[in-house]
This record gives sequence, structure tokens and C-alpha cells, in this order.
Amino acid sequence: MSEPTTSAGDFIADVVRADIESGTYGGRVQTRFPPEPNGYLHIGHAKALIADFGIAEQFDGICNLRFDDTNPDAEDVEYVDSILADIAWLGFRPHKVVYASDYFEQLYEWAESMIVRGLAYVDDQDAETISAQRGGYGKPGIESPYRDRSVEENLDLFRRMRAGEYADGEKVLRAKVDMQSDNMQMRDPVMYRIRRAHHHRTGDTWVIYPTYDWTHGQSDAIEGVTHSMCTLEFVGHRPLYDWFLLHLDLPHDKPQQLEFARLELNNTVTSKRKLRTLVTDHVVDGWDDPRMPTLQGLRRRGYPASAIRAFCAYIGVNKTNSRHSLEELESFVRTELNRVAQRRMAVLRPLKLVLDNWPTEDGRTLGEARAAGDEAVGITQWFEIANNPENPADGARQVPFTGQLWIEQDDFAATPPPKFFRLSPGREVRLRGAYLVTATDVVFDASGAVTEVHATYDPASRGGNSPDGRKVKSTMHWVSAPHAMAAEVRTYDRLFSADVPGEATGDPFDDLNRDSVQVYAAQVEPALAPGAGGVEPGQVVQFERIGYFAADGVEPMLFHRTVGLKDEWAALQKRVG
RNA sequence: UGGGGUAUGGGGUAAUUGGCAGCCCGCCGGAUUCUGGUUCCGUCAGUCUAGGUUCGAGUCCUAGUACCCCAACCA
Repeated sequence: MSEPTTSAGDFIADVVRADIESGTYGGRVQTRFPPEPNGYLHIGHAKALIADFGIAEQFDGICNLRFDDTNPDAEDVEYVDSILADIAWLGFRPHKVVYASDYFEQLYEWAESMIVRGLAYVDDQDAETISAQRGGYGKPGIESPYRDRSVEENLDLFRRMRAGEYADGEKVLRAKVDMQSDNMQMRDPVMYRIRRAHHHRTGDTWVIYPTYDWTHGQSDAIEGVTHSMCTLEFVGHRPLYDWFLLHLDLPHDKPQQLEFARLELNNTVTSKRKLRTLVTDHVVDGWDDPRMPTLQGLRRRGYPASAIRAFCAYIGVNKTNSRHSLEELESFVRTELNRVAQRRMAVLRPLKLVLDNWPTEDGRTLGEARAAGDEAVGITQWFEIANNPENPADGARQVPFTGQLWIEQDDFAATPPPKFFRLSPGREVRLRGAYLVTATDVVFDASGAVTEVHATYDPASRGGNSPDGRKVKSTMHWVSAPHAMAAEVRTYDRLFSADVPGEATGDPFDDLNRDSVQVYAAQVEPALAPGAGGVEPGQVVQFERIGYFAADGVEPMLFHRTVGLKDEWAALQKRVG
């Protein structure tokens, strides 16, 4: 199900196909994925990954991973490492891993050549002045008084910038384009700024750093990229991308920039700044918190990489700004997990079920033994239960069963509401893979809450079916109380309550859902015990009738709910109110 | 205020480039089921608006409307 490629109809594939047919780039296809190592990759990057690696794959081309590390202030190896790991996890293999900083020297030489051609100049004004002179939408810009310095003076000044003769911010190198342009990007953009900061790769070698605009297209050209995909907010930069490349002697054919729409997800923020705030304000436990839309968060949550890829392939690469709901993503997660996740039984909110007619070792019934004050649980029987009905190859496991069981509180009602199929006094249900049982008695505490349910089992229904073919309306999961293991199970709700966080007030954090984690003291079957036969950290299993859960901690046992199962009963109750 | 981008059911995405508007998610209904899961069947519902060209328009033309992006020494 996980086609890594983009859909056949997408517009980028159309362009690439046309270029191949016309012989542009000699039939070659090369792309690149260019993250800035200043944060963790998130679900939005997965779409770009699909576009970049997918197109290369689809047309037998190559795709480099290029770290766009031109701003030492924000960048760090921590991010480089996480990005590398995330891309590998998603299953993409870069042709080469490169860094924009590898090209600093070449970029510098090209900058000098721009000066020599009279297409760049050193400006002594500060950022504020330059910004003011840029003009506004519909208002022309003002040319810098330093715009017409001689080539010699510019060259001298620029070399002294590199040599570290000026303070941070004292001078910049600007492209001499057009201060009258309707496109603000063309109003003499900055190519180099002076910044004394330690760069995670080049260290303190440089005090001047190239800007994005002066780096990106040139890096593409150096590597031989043919199709350079980016998001829609860069459309305005394309004329500048082309302008720079037009004035340089390139080692390869001129690459072309193609823009597609960013992925937007409801109830989620994806800007690195906002994600960082969630981490620094301790709203979440870290970049890999299971509620985070980061790839690390989604992985920890139990989202399979294949589901993320399938989701991205499904939404397609296009130019239409569109929002997707979490439900859509989740439906891909369910589809994938339904296929691969082994089934286990776990009770999130345990309620004791006692089978009064269950035999004990000494030949009495459990009811008799308990009446006599014994703590008996009765004999143990083992049942073989399929690991995944969707996939017989996964085999079966042995699950212990006794006369004292944990069932889900929601699976019993002393006075059943309409359409309630589960256990209630006098009603018979099936305990999955074991026996048919009928509730006989209910024990309440002082507050009127149910603390224990008594039932009798039908010995003839061993395995779950009665010889007389009686039907029951419900099959319920269970865990043998004496064999059960305690585990912490966490379920998650969306991090933001509004579809578009911040839409109403302008501040996404106003829509923060402060109650996005629920913790359960669950009882789980022994087959979930870590180690031999049990689950490994990172493994995702289905707790039958509840949802998919990713094993995390081993000691104590900890599970994160990846996504719930569809729940028609809950939906029905919601409708009724 | 100038420039650029985008408009197809509730959400998303196709339409052999002018030829029966299809698919996915969702919703609703039904069948199957030892998971109220899965699976299967069915229902609902769409071309931003107004004109025009044409035998025929989602697609072409004209005018409008809505939303998004751009005035960092961020990317």
C-alpha cells in the first residue's frame, strides 16, 4: 500500500516528463531535499520528502540531502543527526549528503564575480535603513547612496568584510537588481551579512555568511540539480533565483525552481518556532513527545513510516493550499496497523469479574471457596488466541484464564441503556476465545459504583462457542486477574482544540488543549510482558476492541495509544447525547 | 496600497487537455463477523460568481469575488 512515488497526474511529474521528452538536461533528473538544521523534521517535511525523493525515484534520477546551513545562529549538529535519522526511518536513501557550507568558498568567488560584473555592491547602511528604503507594496524603493561604488572599492570592501575588519551588521553585500521592481525580492536583496557565530561545520573560518537567496540556486547548480522543489512561499523568489543563475558561469544546465503547497494539518502547528515553544515551555516532554507532529513524535506514538508515506502520496503534490484533518492521517495509520499489528488483550479500566461456578484445585466451585473465606482464583486453563485474524501467518499465543478476571468497566452496565450489547445482569456474552458467561450478581460500594460482577460460565462453551449454537451479541476482551501485569497506558488527545490554532485570537497557544494526555493504570495479559514472546519497545500492538498502542518503557511497562479503533458504540452514545 | 499564487461534494484529490464529473476520507443505511474492529454493498453530496465562444465548457475568452504569499542582514 505504501507507494513512495507521487501520483502520476501531479504537476511536477508533468514538468519533469516534458523536460525528459524535450531533452532538457540531457534527460537527467536530479532533485534535493534541503532542510535547515535548526529543528526537527515534522509531518510537513514528509510531503517535501515524497516530492523530492519521489520524483527522483519515479524518473530514475538522484536526490541529495542538502543541509541548508547558512545561518549559524540557529543551527546545530543535534538537528543534523535527527534529520539524518528521520529520513532513514521514512525509508529514503539520499544519493549524497551535502552541506551548503561545503560551497562557501565557491559562493564567495561567485560573489566577487558578481561585483566585477557590476551586479553587487557593499552597503554601509544598517538593517533598519535598508528595510525602510525597500519601500512597500505599491511604493517604489529608494536606491542606497552606496549603490554606485566602483568595482575596485566594492571588491576591496568585500574582501575586508571577509577578513573580519568590520563589526557584525556594519556592512552587507547586496545584489544590484531593481529597487523599482514590483517584486520585493528583487529590490537589491542582501547576499552576505557579517556574523560572528560559531558554525557547526565551518567553525570560526567565516565571519560573513551567504543568505538563502544567494545560496540556494547556486548550490543546486553546483550539484547539478535539475528540478528544485520548494514550497509556495518561495514563488516570489524564483525571479531572483533565475537572475543570479543567469549571471554566473554554471558547471551544469540551469536548474529550475518548482513550488508546491505546504501541508497543513488541523489541530496542529508545524512551524519550527511554535514547535520549539511547546518544548521550551514544557507543554510537551520534548521533540519526541508522542503528541508532537515531529517525525520523532509520530514514530514514538507508533505511526508506521509506511502510513506516513501513503498519506503523503495520497494528498498529492499540488499548488492548492489545503488543510487536512488528523482523521485522514489516522485512517492511513489504522489501515496499515490493522494489517501488521498483533492483537493482545489489555483492560484499561479494570472491573473484577468472578465466575462463581469456576472449579478450584480442591474440587469446589470458586463461589463455595470464596464463601468459605478463601482467596481462591480457581484452576488455570490456557487458550490459544490468534495473534492477528487479518494475518494467519502471525500464528497464535497461549493466554491463561481463571475464575477471577479483569474486564473493562465500560463493558458492564447494571442497568443497560438501549442498544447496549455487552454484559449486564442476566445477559450472556462471550469472553474472547474462552467461554460464554452470564452475569448473575453485582456488588456495589457505598457510593453506588460497581466494584465486582459475578457470573457463571458455560463449561460446554469452551473455546467460545456453545454446542447448541446460541448466539451472543457481544464478545469482550479480558485478562486473568492473577496473571495480569500492571502497565501504564497513555491516551492522547489533540494538542490544539481549534482546527486552525490561533485563528480566533491570533495566538495558537490560546487554543492549546491543556488536557491532552490521559493516564490509565491498566491490567494487561502476560503475552505483553517484555522479552521472549512479549513486545519490544517501539512495537505497536492492537489492544483488542480499544486501539493500537506503541510499547515504550519496559520497566515499568508503558504504552502510548497510537490511534483508537473506530468505535460505533461510542459514536452512537454521542449521538444520543 | 502594488505584485504573485490558488479556487471541483462536509474535507481532499482526479478528469485521456473541449466529450458521460471519477476516486479517497467522512456521514448515513444495510450485510458479514468470536474485536460495536476488519471486510462487503448501498445512500447523500461538487466544478467560486456573472456573462461569452461552441453541437458540447471543470477545461477556452471577458469581468468580478474569496483565500494564501511577499516590504529579515531567517529559511
